[in-house]
Amino acid sequence: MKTNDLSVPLRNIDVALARAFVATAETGGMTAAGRLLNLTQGAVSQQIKRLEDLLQKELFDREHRQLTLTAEGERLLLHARRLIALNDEIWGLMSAPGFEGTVRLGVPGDIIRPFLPPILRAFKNAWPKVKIELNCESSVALKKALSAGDIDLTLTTESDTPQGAERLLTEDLVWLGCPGGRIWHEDPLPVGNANPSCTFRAAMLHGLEKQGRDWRIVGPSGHEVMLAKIEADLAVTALLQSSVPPHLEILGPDSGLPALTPFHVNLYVRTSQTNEVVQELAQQIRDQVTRRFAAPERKAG
Amino acid sequence: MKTNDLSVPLRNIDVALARAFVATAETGGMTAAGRLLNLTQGAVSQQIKRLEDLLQKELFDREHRQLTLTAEGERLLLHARRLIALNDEIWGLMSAPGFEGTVRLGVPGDIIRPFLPPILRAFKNAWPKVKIELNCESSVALKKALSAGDIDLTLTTESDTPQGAERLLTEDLVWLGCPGGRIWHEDPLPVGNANPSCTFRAAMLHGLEKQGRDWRIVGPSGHEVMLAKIEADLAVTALLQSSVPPHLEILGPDSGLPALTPFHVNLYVRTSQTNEVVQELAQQIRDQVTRRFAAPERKAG
DNA sequence: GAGGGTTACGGCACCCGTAAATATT
DNA sequence: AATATTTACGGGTGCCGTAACCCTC
Repeated sequence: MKTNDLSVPLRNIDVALARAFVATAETGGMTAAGRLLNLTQGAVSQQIKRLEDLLQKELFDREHRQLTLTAEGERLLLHARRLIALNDEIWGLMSAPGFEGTVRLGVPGDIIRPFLPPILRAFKNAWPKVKIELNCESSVALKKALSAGDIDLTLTTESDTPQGAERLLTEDLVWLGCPGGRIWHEDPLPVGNANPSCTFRAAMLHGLEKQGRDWRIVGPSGHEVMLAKIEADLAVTALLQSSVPPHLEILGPDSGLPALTPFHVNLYVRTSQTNEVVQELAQQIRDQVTRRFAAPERKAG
Repeated sequence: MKTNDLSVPLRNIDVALARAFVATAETGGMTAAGRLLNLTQGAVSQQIKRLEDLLQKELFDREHRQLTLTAEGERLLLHARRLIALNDEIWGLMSAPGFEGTVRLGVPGDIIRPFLPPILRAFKNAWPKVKIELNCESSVALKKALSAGDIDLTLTTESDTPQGAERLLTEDLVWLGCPGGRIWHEDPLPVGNANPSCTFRAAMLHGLEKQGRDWRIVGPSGHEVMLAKIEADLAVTALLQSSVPPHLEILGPDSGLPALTPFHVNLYVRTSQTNEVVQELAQQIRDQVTRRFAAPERKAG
């Protein structure tokens, strides 16, 4: 049984075909393209034809004697170059010797989970000779460390995305409590807070004050300790939606707690003296964070 | 004559192979992968093998009965997904009906050349039904227009890259005169200036004042008029290196003119209500600007 | 022995080069 | 005539499914 053209009609663009196409478009002729690619001009002609009826689109206008790109052709040209570039980049990565060295990464403690473990695991497996130093502090401290040159790149949680930052994700800050707990009815509200410079602290207290609600700080303590206190119904706190541990509960508006402003997960990469390993890790963080938490779920063709 | 493996050994990654590989890695087995891809598990096995000796790297450890990614395999996995995603994105673009609508683009007059004409030409050809409105003002005015919602995206020339901007390019600001001219020895220096709010104006005057040199403004007038005055040896001015017209001359340090700070070409895209056409144009500007003026040439090793 | 991977085999389709046909200047 | 693309043909290779073989649990 041939499973040729099922519901999904094999939508794969052959990079060789893309090369022939780009070469033809750039040189303006198939003969010249063939010369570039070490192919007969007849072969190039066939490749273009194959590409055309793969996409079911005319790519060139063959009027007169001049090959002119059609609209679809121009459209493809603009993107085919990227495909080829990516192909070559991957090829380069795969044939180069593995990176070595050290990358110093900063992450605020409250978003290590669930973002980082899978990323770091994969990166570690992919580049076993690269040592990753993980610095875990508050967002402000991390930004200082970055500009001081103590780390190479860092994630932060901030209410904006300042100059030099790259926004990866925007998420709601949500109140967090113990399932079945009652502590959030207490007045003053016991607010667990890992760190005085925690970025979320200001947001929480600002919300509470605007509401006229009394509060008291529980802590400061480490992130894990704070989570334990919440689990024990000794306090509430706020976290990004996706970093809420499964055994804790998100407190909606009916809990009487004030709405909180959304926060951003930003990425900073050191601009000077940055090497390929740093760029590679940054790329992975970008990819994986957006893949896992932005994209709903991609059907696998 | 077969030109099989010449100096360039056909470094094309078959997207179908990449699909098989990713599916295998994600499902943890070739049987399950085959089920996803509508392939025999034998076929999947062959595809993995083909990919392995295409890259000349083992991708899986076949110990025990479990397939585990090798370092190279993990490395490939991280990037193969991007390749597939790009392939599918292109396929989507090519099979979708062409975009329609209007894009309002802002550009400071002094960098229209040589950046924009080829980009706009290509974009116009690729999406003939899209109307491009080109707004040509100073960088500050353009930023205002963007936040007022009067334009959808804009290029600027600035000495920094503020929040919300994306830096495409950094280039030296250079003094510009007429070949064989003598006007730059005149005191006070006649400085051609297209527009009082021109971003370069401050840089030029600041440089001159630091040097203690006297100056007078010639203009303001339109960009073309100013270039004509320079060509007539009536004034000098400063432009980004790559927008210097071929018939004018760059004045080096031996001209006695002060050094100037480098400038950035930044891109701003409206964040709200932005549609696919705007994103597509932004993507093209990014690609083409960096392609033509930044990347020297990538060694394909 | 059941489940999963590898390998051999047969057939079909793909894809190149050669070369003839076609078209444009 | 000359240059450039298309097309027909032949041969080699690629790649699938089938199925046998192998290994581990």
